[in-house]
Amino acid sequence: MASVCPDAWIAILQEISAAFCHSFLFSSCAAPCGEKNILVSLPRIGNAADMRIVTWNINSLRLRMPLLARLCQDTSPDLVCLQETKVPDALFPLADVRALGFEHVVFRGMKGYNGVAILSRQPVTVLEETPDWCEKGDCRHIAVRHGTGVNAIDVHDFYVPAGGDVPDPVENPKFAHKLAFVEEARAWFSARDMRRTVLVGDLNIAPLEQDVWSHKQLLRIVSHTPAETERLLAWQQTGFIDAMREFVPPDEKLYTWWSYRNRDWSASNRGRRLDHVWVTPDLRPALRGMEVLRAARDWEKPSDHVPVLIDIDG
DNA sequence: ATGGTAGAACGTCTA
Repeated sequence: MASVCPDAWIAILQEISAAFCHSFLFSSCAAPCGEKNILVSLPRIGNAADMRIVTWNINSLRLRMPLLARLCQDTSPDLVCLQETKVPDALFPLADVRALGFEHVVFRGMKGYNGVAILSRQPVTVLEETPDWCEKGDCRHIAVRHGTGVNAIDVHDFYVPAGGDVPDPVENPKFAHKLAFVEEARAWFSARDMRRTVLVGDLNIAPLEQDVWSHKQLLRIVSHTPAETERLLAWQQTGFIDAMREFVPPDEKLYTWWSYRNRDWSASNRGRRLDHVWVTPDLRPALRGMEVLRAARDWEKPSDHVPVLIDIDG
């Protein structure tokens, strides 16, 4: 068993035992750090956004089908990118998904773990040239082209490996896999000439200091180590901008995930921004709005991730 | 050295 430094364990314990230290919590992070709740119905943000994309690590599509229905009713997305569907292709609930208004559905799943899917109202074509990342046969990436001609938008949906608990690639093969995956993705995207491209998903890395509840205490926690954040930013810099941070400045807290192992996720608010929306710079002027659907963390039987929504003008 | 919760699937892995 590998050893983890005491600071790291303290951070983990604080993340999960909020009930015992309320006074500290409220002094360190009294309000929900500026994050807004989305309550019921969400109008299109700004003017005439032509494309609304929602990305969500749903943590079992079949279990949370009712929550997906609610999400789609509340936000009317054009495109939904899911991760951790945890359903083999043969068991994919295609009819249920189509009943939500998504006639065009692509998915890549396997038994038990992983799995990605893209749901669309309009026709999409699968971008078939995507690699078998780390040659593992995992179902962690699917990409489509939405629309045609000059208005087409390519959308990549990623589920990056979580990486286990020990932030050492020698002792922990899962961490080594995570680093290799991100490096491979960086290399692949750096060789592409990208236009009108959106990349979303659970990237399982919180790259900025304000993407975690305590930068200092999470520096040695998997998801926020320099080895990960440096590689993630190198991947991003192959041709993307961080679209969520176009709307929320980098010095403000922004989270999309709160551990299940926490008595009161909202009061302690020990979150991390593990889910991301990146766009190529040609789409920057088309960005109309972004929301982290924080209220979804309190839905019945919630995922530990909440959906992130982005509005892009034609 | 450790524990907490959740999901797929029914023992144990993964997050």
